[in-house]
Amino acid sequence: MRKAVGIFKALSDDTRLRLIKLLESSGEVCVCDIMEAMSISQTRASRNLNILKQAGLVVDRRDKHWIYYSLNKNTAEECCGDVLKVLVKWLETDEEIGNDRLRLSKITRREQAGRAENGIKRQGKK
Amino acid sequence: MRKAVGIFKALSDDTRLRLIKLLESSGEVCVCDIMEAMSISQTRASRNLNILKQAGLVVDRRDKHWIYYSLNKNTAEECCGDVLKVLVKWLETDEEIGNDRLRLSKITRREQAGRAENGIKRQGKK
DNA sequence: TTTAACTATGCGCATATAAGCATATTAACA
DNA sequence: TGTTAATATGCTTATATGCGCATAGTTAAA
Repeated sequence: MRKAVGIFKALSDDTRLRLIKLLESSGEVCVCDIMEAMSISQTRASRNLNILKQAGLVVDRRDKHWIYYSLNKNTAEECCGDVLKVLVKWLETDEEIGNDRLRLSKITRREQAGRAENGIKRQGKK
Repeated sequence: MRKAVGIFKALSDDTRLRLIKLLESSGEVCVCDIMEAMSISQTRASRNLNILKQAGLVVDRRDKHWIYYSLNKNTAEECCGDVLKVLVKWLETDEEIGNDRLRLSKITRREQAGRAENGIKRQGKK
């Protein structure tokens, strides 16, 4: 029961539902792209991602400077899979979440085109 | 999304998960029997049942003195049904919840046998 | 080795939540 | 009509949560 409560707590916040849905639709995303796509602060992104991680809903992986987060697809965590399915279904048509995804895709395209040329200060991922 | 957050908030408390599971396994139950089965205060039972009701997860019905609560089986509320299924599956083997159910069945049997004869002060349901 | 980019975290504040006590409300019965 | 049982609710206190600011840790590049 304690675990069930923990998972529901993790999901009872709209920032975190947006995070889940963004990861569900876009696969692996690093924190800085998440911040930009969702227009949230670095603290807010990092803290909420960590809460989802503690609940077992997402996993992270470091690659150089970046920490990439993604949904936990580990089927051993059966209960997480169950609730994620429900959640994804509920949020299929949510407008705000659609906007997050759209912004993320723009960021991704820009990164592929190369950051330096666009005058973006932070490092490109090469 | 707001609704999804509300449902998860409603479920992110162990008292309320116990309530849900008790109602799921035992059908309609009045507040006083819930209090006794779960050994919780009247305030705590009433407040948490109301939170579940606001989220659309349970419904209530008055009969004389008593308010009977039960799970909301209204299939129009599709999302509630989805998450309740998940929850019930998770909590199938929870020990504390098993105890609640057991105590409730004892109470029910005693009520059927008649309260007055057993020296129980509160009214029997006849 | 210094610097810069990315991410995490300690601290503090504002707000939200849980639950007890006392009391209000509702329904039935004497 | 007054009383009692069942339930809901206003007020209060303790605890939890969300998040900003500042800073620390980590990695790579200069």
